[in-house]
Amino acid sequence: MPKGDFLGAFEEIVLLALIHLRDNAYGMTIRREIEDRSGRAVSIGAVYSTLDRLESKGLVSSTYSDGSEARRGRAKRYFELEPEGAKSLNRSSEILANMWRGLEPGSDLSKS
Amino acid sequence: MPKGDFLGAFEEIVLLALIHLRDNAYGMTIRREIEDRSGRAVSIGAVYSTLDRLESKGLVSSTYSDGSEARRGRAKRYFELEPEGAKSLNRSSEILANMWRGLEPGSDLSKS
DNA sequence: TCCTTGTATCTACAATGTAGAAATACGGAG
DNA sequence: CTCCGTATTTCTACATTGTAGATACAAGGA
Repeated sequence: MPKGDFLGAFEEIVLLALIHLRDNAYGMTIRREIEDRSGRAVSIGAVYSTLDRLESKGLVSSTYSDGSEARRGRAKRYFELEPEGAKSLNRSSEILANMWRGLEPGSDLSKS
Repeated sequence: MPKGDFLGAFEEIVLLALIHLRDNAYGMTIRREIEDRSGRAVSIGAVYSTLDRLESKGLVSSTYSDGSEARRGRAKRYFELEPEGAKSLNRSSEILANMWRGLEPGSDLSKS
């Protein structure tokens, strides 16, 4: 039995946000996407440190925008989901699906 | 916007295991339930420390078996999901469902 | 008494999550 | 040219969660 893989809850959320944002995923938009979909406040620091960790594990990659883009402020760092990231996401969702099997998400769980 | 709630990935898994096990949930059975459903090795220490944390947050409760039960070894500590735990579970699953909305779990995520 | 089996507790550490302040970079106002 | 505002990333420090395994406890049987 494999041990010690699977994503943290927030890591999974961040990866999913990347997919929705496609090629417009950078710090601030990622933060907003998560806040919009989760209804939960998220600090910018939380987003970046999670992304950094994910990158160091090879699940996402990042590239800086070149100067050709009309912009204010620093160069944006765009993030992209790597194939390994998609795999992790699938593994996690399968595990969770197995744990939920037979239960109805959203219904009364207290005596199922 | 609320901040700082929601369950860790493993916490969620443990809570779900409790529900499946109903009134037979104690350390060893919980461990096995998770291993069976996740296909992943889990240490007994991981299980207990998570349960302890969950109990201190009021999401689960535990009671020791009385001596009337024919048994070997220590008294079992049975765990039960508290209403607060069910709430947390529902919140977490809703957030995740929102993050997945529009994507197909299990399919190719790389360019969705 | 000592061994085996089933169980829980403890300890120490690694990984993840969180917040906010500081730094960087550009454009525009004066 | 300097200063200010805005958009963005980076840094730092700390809190919470995740993990492993050793140790303690309890009962029954050899």
